[in-house]
Amino acid sequence: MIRDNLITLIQQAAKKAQKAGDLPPFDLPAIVVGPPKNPEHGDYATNLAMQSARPAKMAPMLIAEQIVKHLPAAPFIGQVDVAHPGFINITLDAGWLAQQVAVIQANPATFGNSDAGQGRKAQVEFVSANPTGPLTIGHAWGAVLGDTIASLLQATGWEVTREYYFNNGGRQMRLLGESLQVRCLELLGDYRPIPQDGYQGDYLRWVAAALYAEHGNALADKEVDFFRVKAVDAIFANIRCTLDRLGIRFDVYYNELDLYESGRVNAAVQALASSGYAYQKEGATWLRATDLGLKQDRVIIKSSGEPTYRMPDIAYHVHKIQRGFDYMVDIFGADHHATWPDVLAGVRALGFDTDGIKVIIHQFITLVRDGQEVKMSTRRGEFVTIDALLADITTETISGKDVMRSVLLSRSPDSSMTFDLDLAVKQSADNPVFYVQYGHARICSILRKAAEEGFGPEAWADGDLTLLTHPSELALLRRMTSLPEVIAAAAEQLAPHQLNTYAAELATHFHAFYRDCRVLASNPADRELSKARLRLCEAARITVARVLTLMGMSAPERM
RNA sequence: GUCCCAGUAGCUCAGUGGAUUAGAGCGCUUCCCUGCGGAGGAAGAGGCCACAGGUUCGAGUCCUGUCUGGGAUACCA
Repeated sequence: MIRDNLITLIQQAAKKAQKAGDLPPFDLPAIVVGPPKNPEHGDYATNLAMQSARPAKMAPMLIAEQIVKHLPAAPFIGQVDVAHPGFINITLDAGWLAQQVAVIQANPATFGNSDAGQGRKAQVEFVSANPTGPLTIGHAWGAVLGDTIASLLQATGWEVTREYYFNNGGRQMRLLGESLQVRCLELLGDYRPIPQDGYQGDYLRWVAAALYAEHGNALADKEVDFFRVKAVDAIFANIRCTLDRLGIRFDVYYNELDLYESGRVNAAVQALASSGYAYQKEGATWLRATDLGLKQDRVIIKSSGEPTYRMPDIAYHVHKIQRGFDYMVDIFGADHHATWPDVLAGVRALGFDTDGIKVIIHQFITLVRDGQEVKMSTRRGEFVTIDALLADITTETISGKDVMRSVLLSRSPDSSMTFDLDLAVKQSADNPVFYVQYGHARICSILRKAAEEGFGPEAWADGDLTLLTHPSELALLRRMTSLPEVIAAAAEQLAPHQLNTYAAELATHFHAFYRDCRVLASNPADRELSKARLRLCEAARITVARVLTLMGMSAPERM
């Protein structure tokens, strides 16, 4: 990547300057290279000279000049300037930029990828909703975040497993079974109340209706467990269907029950006990989390003898490590933020390194309808499902999936977001995603029109890229060539929303190019320029498609 | 009480310690179709970057405190 190359070159330059005696000896600070806010100042800038002023006891401007003097030549470096109070500004070489079109064309499916992962195994765990009801808008953010983070990791050289962790046993599931039983018996004319803390949502009526159609009166004799299994099956089928609509496919569905049946939970309990990190108090077993840097100890085995949720979670994460994942990303909602330090502490207590485990906490979505906040509860059956919202924002020309992903990828997970349902429906057609998709469709249209005029890809394949010198062409090229860095940064920071910002900027630069540079020339004398610009269009199309695909959105050829 | 996240344009939100000028979308005002898709483009109005200190040559960005909002503080998962 250009940025990394620059850092290396600048470092070399500074060291050479020191060796030559042009700079005094001192320890170089970490070199930061980034795009300046003002594009007139070049493509990359570093403040190294200012940072070095104190240790070098030298004026920043002079330091900068010495570094520049020793900066090795590189094909991508066009111009190097020193600016007050000591910035080193680097502008990419225009000829080199134009040649990048060929690089992009040669790698239509992989342009932008890099290899920080080097084939190591990564796992992203997300959604992980227990099958007690349909996926709601509350789950949507984690779903889109997790899926896009997984895509980013794949694009940066990780071998990625998308994993959904769930629990289909325990008290909640028993209540779910009982609630379904009540709904089934209703159909047989036997009316009973939904149990205390049971599930009141209408979706169980639909499951009941299907069961009745299949089993009829025989339902009266079935045990609760039968209903539990049927409810889980039906709800999971629904969840998978919803995920499919969002374009999400998991590689592994991991059942918490397996942790018990395989003895992993027990093994972890035993190991904690013998490690001295567990102790007995008030009839329960506690994790000595205070010895692991946390504020308070936590119960891991209740006085009833049952483990708390922490125990299987600890065993699960241990198993993740044992399965050979080098990098594990957990996506949680803000309501879980207090639990994962305990779990990681437990994993560390068992002697495992948790450095490879990263946790992304996303804030909550506040739903607003008719100006009122909508409070959701799966148990009470009060929620807005992803399916319902998708249906509302989907029209003939508009994919609800793209709108939803765009909305959820336009914000940092650290920000809580307000989602106005009425506005979402009304404004779905104004969503910025269409701006990007429109750009893609527009490029396709140009390429199509060129082909119709007998000017297909084979006719412009040898277009002379050195003809691409217009400022709008170069501005577009700059944005295109930064895709690898954008992907690398978004992956490294686990911040997929950066892709969304980039996509809009890229589209803006294409639209500007379209405005300023006529691609299809009516004048035969401009035929060579047309060929070069068609190659640029194709490369731009590839770049736009790459970023849309990474975000899980479609790149339509027509709209 | 303690802990986590946030507070930036009318609304929803970006913003990587740097450059006399803080951005986008929506909404609002005014323009631009004799040429490749106007789902586009150009211009404009609209900002004590919550507040107060601090660090720094330099702070929307880092630190401390205050205020406001959301979340968490279980032998629920």
